Amino acid sequence: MPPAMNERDNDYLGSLRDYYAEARRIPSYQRICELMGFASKTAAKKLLDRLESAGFVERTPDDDAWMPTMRFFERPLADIAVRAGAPDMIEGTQGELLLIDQYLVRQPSRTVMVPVKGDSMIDAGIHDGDIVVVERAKAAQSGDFVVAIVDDEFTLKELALEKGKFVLKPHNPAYPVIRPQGQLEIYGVVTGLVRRYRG
Amino acid sequence: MPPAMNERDNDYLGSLRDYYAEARRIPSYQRICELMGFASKTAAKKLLDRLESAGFVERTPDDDAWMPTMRFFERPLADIAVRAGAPDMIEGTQGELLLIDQYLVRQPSRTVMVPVKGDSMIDAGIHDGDIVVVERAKAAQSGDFVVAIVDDEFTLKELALEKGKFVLKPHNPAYPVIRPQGQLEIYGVVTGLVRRYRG
DNA sequence: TGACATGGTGTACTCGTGGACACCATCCTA
DNA sequence: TAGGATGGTGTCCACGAGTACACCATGTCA
Repeated sequence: MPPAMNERDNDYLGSLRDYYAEARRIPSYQRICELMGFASKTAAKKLLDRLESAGFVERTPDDDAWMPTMRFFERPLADIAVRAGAPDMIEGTQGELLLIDQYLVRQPSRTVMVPVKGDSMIDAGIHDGDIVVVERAKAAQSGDFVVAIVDDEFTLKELALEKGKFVLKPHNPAYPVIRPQGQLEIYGVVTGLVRRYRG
Repeated sequence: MPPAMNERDNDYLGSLRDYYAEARRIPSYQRICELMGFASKTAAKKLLDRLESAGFVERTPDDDAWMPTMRFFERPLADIAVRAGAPDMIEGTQGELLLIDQYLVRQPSRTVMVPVKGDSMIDAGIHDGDIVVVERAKAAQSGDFVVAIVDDEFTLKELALEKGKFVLKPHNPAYPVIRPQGQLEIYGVVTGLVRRYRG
């Protein structure tokens, strides 16, 4: 992932970001020519090839088109770029309003957001009022955080193995381990979490 | 914007969302045929026309392609209160919806995402590797979590008052309170948090 | 100064894509 | 039970997209 990028390509990248913010796609070679002032589509292709090896774009899984990578949206903030240790930031501007969603949700059709009630997972940094991202029908492994259905209620716990049997382990010493009778009904696996501060 | 959508189109929409999560684009008519099992591209076009009038997709400004709308990214929000034996009702069209980015980001142009380094805020449920949502130029109050710049480095702490002066309080007994000399430089206020589990 | 890497031009070819049109099956309702 | 709205099929067409290739200008470095 060499960030080896010259000034010119950086400007091109900026134009691509602007276009993406409006159209949510990498423009066609022809559109790129218009945007950048190229006279030949080959220049556009070579540009994308360069951006690909720099890690800003990649081909879709079916190799049908270009798509942006996470890096496409990252940028250090200009006025502090000089400072040492400035981390890469993801600046959320208009068209990139979907970044968090894309970061968290892998299988939209199987994904449900579940609000967290109670503090039984407080030691795992999951608070009352947080919202967890749950992927249904995903094979749960020991160690995963899962949403299970116990006594007709949703409950969020860690799935753990105890003497060869699955149990639900809270992350709060005040709560007991749940040892289900018979079959344990898993609603889904927690794949992410969001929290909002200050109304 | 009539959400008037039948069950079938809802499934199609789900497939489109899954495809989009992988390829970051609306598939071509031909790909849609493969995904949905259509035999004719016209069916794909008509499907997108329907989804357009339902408000899930639209044309790009240059009319070159389809792009998803905000609605495309609404995720189902489980109603925890509904405990009784029908958790599958979430699958139904009805139920609450959540736009993750909209939930976390209120001022897109002033908001950046900053990855968390270290565990100085572990007792506040903010872990190494989490991503905090930071709103710049927001008036910070005592008690807010803030990203400050100390010794040319970014640091995430709670803003607190101590003897009438602002200090930066970690949420980890192993770290000391930071008492800045002179002016304290606040980069922004933490308004949200994002975490991902298990690659 | 000479050789090579790099970024851009121009041309030509092919296939995928979107779009139009006629037609068909099914469902719902009057 | 007739009729229309709806969702899907099959076919044809034109254009644009991506790609390959030969070539050129510029900058850089031994």
